[in-house]
Amino acid sequence: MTMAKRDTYTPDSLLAVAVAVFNERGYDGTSMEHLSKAAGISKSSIYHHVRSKEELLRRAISRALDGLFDVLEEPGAVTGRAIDRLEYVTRREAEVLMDELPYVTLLLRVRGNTDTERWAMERRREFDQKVADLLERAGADGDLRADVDIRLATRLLFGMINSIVEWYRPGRGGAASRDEVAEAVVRTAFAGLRKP
Amino acid sequence: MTMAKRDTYTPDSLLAVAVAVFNERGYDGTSMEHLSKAAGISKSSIYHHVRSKEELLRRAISRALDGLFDVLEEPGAVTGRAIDRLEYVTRREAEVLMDELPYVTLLLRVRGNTDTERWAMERRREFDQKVADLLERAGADGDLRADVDIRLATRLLFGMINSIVEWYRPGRGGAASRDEVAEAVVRTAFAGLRKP
DNA sequence: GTCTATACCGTGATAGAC
DNA sequence: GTCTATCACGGTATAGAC
Repeated sequence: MTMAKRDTYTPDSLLAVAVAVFNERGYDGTSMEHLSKAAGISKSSIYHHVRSKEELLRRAISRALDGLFDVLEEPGAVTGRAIDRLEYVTRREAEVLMDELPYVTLLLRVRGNTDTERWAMERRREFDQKVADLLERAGADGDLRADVDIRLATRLLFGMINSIVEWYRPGRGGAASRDEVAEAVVRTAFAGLRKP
Repeated sequence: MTMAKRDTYTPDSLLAVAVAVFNERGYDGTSMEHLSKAAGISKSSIYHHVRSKEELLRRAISRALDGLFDVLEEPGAVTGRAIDRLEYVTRREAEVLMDELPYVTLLLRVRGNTDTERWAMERRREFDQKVADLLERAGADGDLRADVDIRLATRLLFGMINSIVEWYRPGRGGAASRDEVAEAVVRTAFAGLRKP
């Protein structure tokens, strides 16, 4: 904390600082005073860049959601067998999560106390449903193991992907790289899903 | 909210109400006013049962940790091949998580803002380490797939188990039961871990 | 673009009557 | 065991000078 990030702030560079603090202390556990200390400017100066604390949350969450939804439009996600599209989406979602780590982390921790948070949860549900549909089709194609429960499998798959935010830290020497993590997720998940 | 849970409270019955609210709004997002409404008694009456808001958190977290650690002492966790002990622990942890759902949920969401929260995180790390050791031994025994990275696998395994708190709701008709969920977790995880 | 000063309200917690 | 009344503090946000 109390890092001097000199030069004047843009809304985006201030957002980056804010999101880091939100993730460390939790959104509700972060006061404007905390943000002011971390950004190296006064509380009231923050209000020159954003209208409210909640606006910071909204901007961060939007960025995360955009990244996740964009994957569903990529060629690998819209053509081919459902099971292959599912594997593509799984890998890409893991990658986006790591590329936009702080923003997605914040999104995943939202609880629903404000309108912004409820909107975020609603969009997340939409997203999850689209992936669940893919899994459903893979099942209809006969490409899933017989003993797989679709709803349960969807949840465990997301559980594995989303848990990455709890421990992945970019560029940490000795630990797994972005691509290794994505590969491990895909391999582990599809060992339990794909018909041998 | 605003449920009348008449009869006088014991510390434990009050805790149950508080934990439910903490999980819905987040600990920092919950005020004593929220708790008072949910419990149907005044703010000051709550202080007759507990010394502080943080004490409620500590009690809840302790209960969760006790449940999780106790599994590691059970016969199935201390005798046999490491890979089998790991499978036993995985299933039992999933079960304990579902049996003590609200308490474990709260534990998993702690961020580290207070002494209580940092203590909880420390104990969680201890716990994770013990399971990681089991995975390590299973690897040394040659019971894991060759392409499994131990550290990564540990994290994905916990990610899957812990994600249960995000969606499992006991006794919800039509959805998977406690035992079905535990079985699915074990099956899915070990398909990616155990040497075929 | 940043500051100091401040308005105003909700917070966790206590005092003391019943 | 529960209540009303109250405290001291920190919360978000604004006003207006530089």
